Amino acid sequence: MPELPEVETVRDGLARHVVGARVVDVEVLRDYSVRRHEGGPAGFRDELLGQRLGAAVRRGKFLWLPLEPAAGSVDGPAAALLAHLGMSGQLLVRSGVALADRSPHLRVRVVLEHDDRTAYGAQALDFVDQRTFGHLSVQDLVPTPDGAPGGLGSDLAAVPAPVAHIGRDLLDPSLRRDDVVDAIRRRRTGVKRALLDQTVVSGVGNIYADEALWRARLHYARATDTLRRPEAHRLLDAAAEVMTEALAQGGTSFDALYVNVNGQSGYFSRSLAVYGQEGEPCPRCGTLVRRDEFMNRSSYTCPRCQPRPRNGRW
DNA sequence: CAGTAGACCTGATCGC
DNA sequence: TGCGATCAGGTCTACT
Repeated sequence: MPELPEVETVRDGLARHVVGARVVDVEVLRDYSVRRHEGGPAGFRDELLGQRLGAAVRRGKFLWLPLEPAAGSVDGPAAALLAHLGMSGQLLVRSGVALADRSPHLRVRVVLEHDDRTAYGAQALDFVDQRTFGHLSVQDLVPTPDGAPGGLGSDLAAVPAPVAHIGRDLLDPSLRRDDVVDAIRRRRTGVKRALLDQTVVSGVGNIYADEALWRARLHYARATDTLRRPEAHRLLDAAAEVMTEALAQGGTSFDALYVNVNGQSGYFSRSLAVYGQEGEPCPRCGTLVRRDEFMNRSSYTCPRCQPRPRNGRW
């Protein structure tokens, strides 16, 4: 569910509210939500207890908090608390009376304490996830191949191991757009598939893929190996632009399922041109937006601005 | 190797 | 009211 702008909104909230805090308790209410942690729920808890959260970092839709071991503890390799929100995950920061709020879909609660207890008091980082496609785990950090920072929010040239295969995203200053253009044009598939492939470029999901394609006037089934360089650049520019605009509005949410760390929804859904707009007029030409089944999900296009390519193989 | 369908979950909504 | 089918913003794995 959450794509880059939504995850970045959450990262920013974590950077403001929980960075610097120390883990004093961990409650795993649903084992499946920590399935990616090697040592299971008990190991997950053990590895977090006493650790300090050092930063809030994001690459694409992956989010992590590097751990600073407590003074005097025996430290292994550098590690981080890794989160992926999947389709319905939320990270909510609760403190004071709100600590009593327990969502029915609360899967993991990480209880935190700040050094300056007079200012913060007890605090919890709640992982709430209806569909449970999201997950939390503690992961070793591995070096990035290019030596550049692993993601937005840190200058560490390292990423959690499960993020090593994820490409940089369009808000990453170290991303080289020319390389992404080449990678897209080298593939033999439809352009939307390439845009959604997180190893090519990360952070783009179904909403922003459709919005970017509409802005770039490209059909989702356009074969990548027929794309001209300027067309591919136009697409990446459009994707970066639409995600930046969405971020400025706190992200896209259709309901209370996607919220920031304070439980508030973003407003970008009002600005969507085609996604979810079947039967509504295209904001550019007035032609009615159509919905197609594609990759077992939906794709929305303006049939006039984005005509299906005649030689499209999909 | 690259590309693609299916699996993994829960809940809301719609038509009968 | 109940039941089944369908839909939802993602990613990993196991095929071809």
